Amino acid sequence: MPQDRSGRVRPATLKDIAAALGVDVSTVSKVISGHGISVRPETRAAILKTASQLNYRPNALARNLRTQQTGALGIMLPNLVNPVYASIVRGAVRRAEEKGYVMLVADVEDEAASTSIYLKLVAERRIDGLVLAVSAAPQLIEALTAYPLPHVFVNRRTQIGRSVTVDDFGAGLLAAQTLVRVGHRRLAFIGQNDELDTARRRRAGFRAGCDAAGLSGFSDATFPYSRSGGYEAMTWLMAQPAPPTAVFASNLLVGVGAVAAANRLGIAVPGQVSILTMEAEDAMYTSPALSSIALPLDEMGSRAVDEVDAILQGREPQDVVVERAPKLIQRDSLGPPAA
Amino acid sequence: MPQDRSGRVRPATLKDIAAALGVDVSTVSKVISGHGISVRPETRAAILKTASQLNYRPNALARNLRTQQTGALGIMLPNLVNPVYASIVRGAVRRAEEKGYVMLVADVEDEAASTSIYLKLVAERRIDGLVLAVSAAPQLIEALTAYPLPHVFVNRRTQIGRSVTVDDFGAGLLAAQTLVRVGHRRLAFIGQNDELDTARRRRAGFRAGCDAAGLSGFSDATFPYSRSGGYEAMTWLMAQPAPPTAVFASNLLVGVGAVAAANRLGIAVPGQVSILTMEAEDAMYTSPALSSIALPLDEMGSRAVDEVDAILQGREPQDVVVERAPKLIQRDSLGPPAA
DNA sequence: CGTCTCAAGTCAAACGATTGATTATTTCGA
DNA sequence: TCGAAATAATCAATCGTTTGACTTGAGACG
Repeated sequence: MPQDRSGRVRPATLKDIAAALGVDVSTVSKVISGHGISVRPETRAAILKTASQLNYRPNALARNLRTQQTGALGIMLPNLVNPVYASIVRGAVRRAEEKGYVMLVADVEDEAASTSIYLKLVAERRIDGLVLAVSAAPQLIEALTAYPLPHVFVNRRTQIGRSVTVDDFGAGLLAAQTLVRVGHRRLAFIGQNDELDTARRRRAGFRAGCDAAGLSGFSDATFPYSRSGGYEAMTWLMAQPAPPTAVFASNLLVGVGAVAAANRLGIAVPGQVSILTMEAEDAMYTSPALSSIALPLDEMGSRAVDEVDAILQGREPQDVVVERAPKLIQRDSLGPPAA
Repeated sequence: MPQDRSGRVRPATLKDIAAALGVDVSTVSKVISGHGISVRPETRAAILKTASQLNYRPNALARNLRTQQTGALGIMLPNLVNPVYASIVRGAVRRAEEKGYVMLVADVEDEAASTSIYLKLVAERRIDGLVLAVSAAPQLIEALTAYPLPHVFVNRRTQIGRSVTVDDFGAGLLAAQTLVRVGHRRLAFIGQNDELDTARRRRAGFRAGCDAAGLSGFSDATFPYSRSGGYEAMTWLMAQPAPPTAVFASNLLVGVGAVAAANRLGIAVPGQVSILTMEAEDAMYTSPALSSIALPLDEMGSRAVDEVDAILQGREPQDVVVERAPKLIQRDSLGPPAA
């Protein structure tokens, strides 16, 4: 094993292999990278053998400098502790690994931070491409334009032409269909306002489902995607003259707040009102455990990496909607309406 | 702004600055890095001005190759979706950012993967140091010894001399003290077996608290750290001849399972039995919301980065226990024993 | 006035891999 | 058997920064 001046072991370099065999480093390089020239089989074999004996791995630093690529991708997101983002990141990290990239994660405080971190990553040439799970702030868009880098947005369809999303419309549709199938006719939707594109699409899907079932409409409770938003929404809904018999809370936190409100109000779930929410692996922790619609979040992350990789290979960016359909996860909060 | 052959803007290099001023690149380098030589104030000023005009940022690739450092740290963990790890990673990522490092995240499938990913990162010289939030498998230890890299283990004290942990003993102690303070005398502990060092320390703390309060003992339910483990543990405990009036579930999942079991068995919480668990931001989602002991997980992550950084500065590795004490978060599952 | 020192730079060799251009050797057809 | 073409390899520049060694000129000192 090669050693440095002080006698410590040092990873092997092309030079070590070349020296061991008396050939030129460029020959070794060409054999190992597979590019370039023709080489006698026995020379090739000898090089590969020595390389594996010396446990050779290309020095990414040197290769990166020469090729002007890093073999690294980045992902930027607002909050790792939010299970939605954790799932996306996990999918992305795993896929990046499979493709031989390393993944650099930036958990950014706010929009200003997202721009400055972006600029730093680009200026220092740290990454070849980027997955953005943050909102498309004007500043950031400007930076992306001024200092372009292959990128896609994930879970946001505001940027045209380069976003990876899941079928939010389908999730809303499935929610309505599910509630109707179980026998409900007086439905409610809880979700944030339409400025949030995921909320907009879920609401549209829900509406389509209601229309298709011949319902005249549904109670639309527009509240922020937070636990307290859900709590207030549920309280408001159940105080209506003709309260719904089933509620679709189009976000996990909202669903959790809604159950809490029902429990507090002494309203039986699902006896008196059914609640359906979105999945995030934690929905099972409420009492009663929440039935929910699962979105393929990890796949959204891995598809985002696929897209960035494709762009790096020269393909044009495109909008992608992950094929895997939203899926109903039946737990305890959903049942038929009271007779 | 500098352009490349095809006319696209290209980030400025030292050469661009040097050319603009008619000085040598080495002078520019020395001014910008602050190392080395003496420079006339006006030369220095001119260089800095031009650098900022051209929006110069050192090319990390080139710098890394020359200095044999990457300015990158890594963190390896088993599962990002687990909120405990998400918190640790978040703390680590944020602190790394503050210190000017970029952070590379590897979410590894299993122990074999952890070793091979480690070897890859080291061989390719991708990172300067590493935070390990995975178990210290013998294979991995071997790799760490054969190809050393500054590193610390986090949340695991199996490796002597280089681990960052929180005060698990204190958490157990606080749990016992809290339950006793509220008036309980028949206590129970649910936790995984002592092979898991965090479980061992929490149990020891709990025992110390019971001893200090003059209790003759407590029911020790050894079950795996999972929702079903908690469910079974609670079921078993409440079937005892003299069931406890208060239970410390020393892990969030176990706590969630325990509440679910109590609800299923028709046992009132906290009326008939109090439940205290560990915090992970999700404890509030159960019904009743779980009172819990919060550990400074994000700080554990950021301290880990501090430690790796210190080792890189030449300081010897050391064991660190994060100073911030475990904290009681009072919600609804804890109350006085029934009269 | 000669030499020594210091300030203010420049020079040039790295770091390790890649790659187009070039050279040396072999093969082969006519 | 000669020259062309194919094969097998080497040469040398390059990526952008860092850094120890070296140069130049001016001022200080005895």
